[in-house]
Amino acid sequence: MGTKHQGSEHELRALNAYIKLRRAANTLSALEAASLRDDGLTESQFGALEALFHLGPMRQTELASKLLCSPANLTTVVDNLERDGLVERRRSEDDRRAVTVHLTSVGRKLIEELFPRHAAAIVDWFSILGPDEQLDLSEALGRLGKQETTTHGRDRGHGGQK
Amino acid sequence: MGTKHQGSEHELRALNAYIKLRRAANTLSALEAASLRDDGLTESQFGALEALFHLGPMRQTELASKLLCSPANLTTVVDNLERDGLVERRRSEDDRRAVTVHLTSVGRKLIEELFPRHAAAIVDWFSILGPDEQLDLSEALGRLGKQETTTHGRDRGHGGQK
DNA sequence: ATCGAATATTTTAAGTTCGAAATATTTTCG
DNA sequence: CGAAAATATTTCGAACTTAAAATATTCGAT
Repeated sequence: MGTKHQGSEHELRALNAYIKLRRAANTLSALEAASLRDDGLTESQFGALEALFHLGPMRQTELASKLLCSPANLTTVVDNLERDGLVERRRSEDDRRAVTVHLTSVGRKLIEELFPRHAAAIVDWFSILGPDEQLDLSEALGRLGKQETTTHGRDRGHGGQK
Repeated sequence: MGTKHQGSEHELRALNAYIKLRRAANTLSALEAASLRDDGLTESQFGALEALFHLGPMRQTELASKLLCSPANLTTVVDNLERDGLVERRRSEDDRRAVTVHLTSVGRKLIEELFPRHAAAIVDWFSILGPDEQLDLSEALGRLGKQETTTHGRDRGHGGQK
């Protein structure tokens, strides 16, 4: 370790924050996936149902962009939700290229039941941090997340997009 | 709790932090994946090469636990790395159930070249936060990430595990 | 010594994800 | 109008992921 300095203090600080960020996100994701598995949903499926529930019926393109996933991917997710009778595709009347995705009554009932449980789990998970810590965290993560994503970006982000 | 309160202040604070966390992690992941794609690697492959580079040859089980992925999954990742000539499997002499994964010289050269670029990108990405903000972030995320993961957990976490 | 439990890895089946190419349908504009 | 560009979705090929079952090997307790 003569002089090379594989990690300056400056560098280690960022790399450490990076790892913590990835691990926290993965832990959260694993917890969610496990909880949803019992209900027969994947994270993506839950995210789609939740968006439709809170924002109403929308086109696949629109839904894909809310969920930060590719349109190709959303086709699969909607395929599976439709197969399970939770959503319904309706050809758009004004633009027949497009398809609008609607919750079925079964789908609505399911997400109505699941969402509060999900929210409660998140609140619980974050309760290890105090209110001010949560705010500071949001602020910092918000600035980080806002940086340009040249590419597409993927996300299963749910939660109240107020 | 008072009455219905779909979103108490308390609840919104946590849900907001949750979304920010997911988005930040996804943005980061997308940036990385895009950069690695140009080099013909996936995030998982990069993570495996990096662990082998910094920690030396190891068993698949060990590697899987470093990368927080399932052993079954690691089989696939190593299959592909081996096919591309970046790693080599060697049957363990002391325990012939096990396999030790080694970097080939090609693999070593590749990760030697890629890692500094990757680290620099991370440092750059985090430079939107000041040193103290980075430390606070790490601290908070560390506490969050430490909470029990009953299930397996998945991660592509790379980055200098010093 | 040997039988059964534990461990390391692989296989299998199902599902998510992406990018790129293909299809269908507007929309634009010459 | 009609061809070209843009848009919405789907299809295709490849990689990753997991859980569960299958193999191979070692370890442990009788």
